[in-house]
Amino acid sequence: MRIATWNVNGLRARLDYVCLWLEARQPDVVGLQELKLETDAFPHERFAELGYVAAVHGQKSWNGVAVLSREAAEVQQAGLPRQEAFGARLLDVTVAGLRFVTLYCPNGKSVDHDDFPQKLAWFDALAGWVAANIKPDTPAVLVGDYNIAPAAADSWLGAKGDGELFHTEAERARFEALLACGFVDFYRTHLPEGRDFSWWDYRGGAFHRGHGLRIDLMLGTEAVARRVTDVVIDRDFRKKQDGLTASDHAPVYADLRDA
DNA sequence: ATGTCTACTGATAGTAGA
Repeated sequence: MRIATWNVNGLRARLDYVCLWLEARQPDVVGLQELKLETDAFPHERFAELGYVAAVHGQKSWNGVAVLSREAAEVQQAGLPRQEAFGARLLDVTVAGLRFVTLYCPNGKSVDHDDFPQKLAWFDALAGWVAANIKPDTPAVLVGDYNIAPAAADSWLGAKGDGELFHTEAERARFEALLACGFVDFYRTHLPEGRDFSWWDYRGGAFHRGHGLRIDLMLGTEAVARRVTDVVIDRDFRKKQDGLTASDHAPVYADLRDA
């Protein structure tokens, strides 16, 4: 079984591109982020043609998350409780024998912006919610755009990035707190020395210069982690395809052997 | 260190957000 996460940066603008990727990689369950459309505007028909059904938590203009799957998922929770004002950023479903949570974590804008402490508070709320709702001895994954580079190796800046947005001790402490709820980072566990990134700014030729971050992550409990046979950051799908513009994030997927 | 992309607007170019 192949599970994936992808911040698509606007599903209306990305629909043809997303379909190209689904046909190429044939994932079974996909967490999508940054739909930038309302729940009612989700293009279910187009995904149905490819054999997918979707659970959707959208909103106008910004944010928005969804889960695509082969068999219908059962929604457990849409929206992080008490953090709804920060946008549609969490969708929790059960599907394919997994608790599958897709997350679009706040960006924070800059370390001195009002959004930054709110970002930290959002992560505190997330860790509290995970601890209360997901038992660490069950098969569960938390996938999405975390907007945190967990360690120096996850940034093109390396340790020189320490203290910048995505690289602060405060953000990394929140990430560690999430792991402490009973999760591991599939990519880092599978590739301890890996230096792949998942996001590159559209500006300044960042992709071609290698100026990226690994902020799109798949976390899972041990019950899932021990099934992981491969983890891929699908860098080719950060490039233009058939003249179609890519998201600024690459898709990330993991292959699991049968339970 | 900023050369892009997306979505919105009493829209039809300009702004905000990432």
